[in-house]
Amino acid sequence: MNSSSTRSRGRPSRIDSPRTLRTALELLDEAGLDALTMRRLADAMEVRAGALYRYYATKQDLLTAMSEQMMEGVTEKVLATDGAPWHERVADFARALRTALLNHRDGARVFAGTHPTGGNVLGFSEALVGVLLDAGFPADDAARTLYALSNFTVGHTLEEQAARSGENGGADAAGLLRSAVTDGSYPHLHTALSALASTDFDRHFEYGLGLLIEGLRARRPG
Amino acid sequence: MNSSSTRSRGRPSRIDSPRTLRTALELLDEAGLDALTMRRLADAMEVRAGALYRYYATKQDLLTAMSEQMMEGVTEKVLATDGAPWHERVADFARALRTALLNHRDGARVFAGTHPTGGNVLGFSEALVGVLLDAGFPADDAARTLYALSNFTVGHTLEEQAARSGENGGADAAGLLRSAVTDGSYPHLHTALSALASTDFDRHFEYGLGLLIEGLRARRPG
DNA sequence: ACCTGAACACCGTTCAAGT
DNA sequence: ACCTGAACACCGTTCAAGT
Repeated sequence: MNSSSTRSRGRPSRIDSPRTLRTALELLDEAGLDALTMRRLADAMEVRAGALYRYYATKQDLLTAMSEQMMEGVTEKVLATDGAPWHERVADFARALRTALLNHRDGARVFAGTHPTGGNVLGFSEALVGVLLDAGFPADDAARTLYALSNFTVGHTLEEQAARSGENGGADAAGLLRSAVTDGSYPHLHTALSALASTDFDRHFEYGLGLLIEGLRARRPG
Repeated sequence: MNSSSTRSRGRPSRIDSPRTLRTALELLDEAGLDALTMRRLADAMEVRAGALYRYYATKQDLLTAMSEQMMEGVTEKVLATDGAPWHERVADFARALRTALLNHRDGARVFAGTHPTGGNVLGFSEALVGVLLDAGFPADDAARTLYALSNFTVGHTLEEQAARSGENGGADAAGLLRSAVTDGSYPHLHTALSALASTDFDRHFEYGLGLLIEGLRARRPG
């Protein structure tokens, strides 16, 4: 049962799936998703690109494993917030998902491009659905609430990370919006410009999350 | 002012930006985003790939124009639904955005990967913010509502189109979920399985949209 | 003015051959 | 058993040269 029994004797492999996964996440943080190629990852591990395919059959499999890894420990962290009312706990699941995605450069893009079905992601869903069932929601509503919260959070964080990575230089999204709006063609957008161009993504996220939570409170049976 | 004055005399160009855009959207629908390469697009237009760069400086510019084009007519369509209460009109904006993205294969992926700032997208935002301002919401709330609705809708449709494109064959997301959940490790997910594995995306979308709208009604001043 | 031909600097993936 | 070397079939983008 010791760890050395998992590999037969012979030349020790220079790469294995945990180290590949770790190095891939490091390269993601340093260089971003577009620069995360099998060749560059192989370079970082001092190996040829073909060798990576012994541990991950495709790049997509590696990205899926990265998504799963990004969610490690997330459920435990949010379950530690015990005793709070159900709606605060539900909100904390969404906040914890966002934080996990923000923890890695292009984290939301990696996550949105995969369909992880490992223990970290399923455990997260299990715990959130559990809180909703305990709060008295029907099973169908609990399932759909999981999807609504996840889709909002991933969609928001996708936008947030795209805005953050493009904000170096002058022609960021807020700047483009400003110049497009100040010519008078969009009076309503002009009125709302300060919030539209705001990069306080915490507030944007909390506003949308607040709407979903209030909707849940209004819909809860009993 | 006639249309021929926009080009000086000489050999008529075989390609131009409207035809490039139209052909790109056709190729997207036929083959999907991964198969939409500058070379394949050039083949479809019977031209070499390099020639495309006279009309779109980068592939990203072309994808942005495609996003903008996907939103053509959307605002007009939803504004035709006049007289309805503000919350129904707001919901219709989200529904119209989803429909526009669903109208093209991988539409949500194209849209999520760009930041269009043309008249179709800005006009959509302008009209939605206008309805919210008319309903009495403060400008900041109107802006953040636009973002919450857009991010939810794009996030949802990203998932929906990923599920629909992967559902041919056996190992779709619902099947993977079923097999992962039926071993007893996830009792809550087991309870909610029928809705979790459902591919009735209209209902999933309407549920999440309903939460956001109910949240808005609860928050509206006055 | 508009497009071709050809190149540059890459990709993901496969697989016989080496050690 | 594990990795290399080399190839296959591609990418986005640039640009001198042709017409």
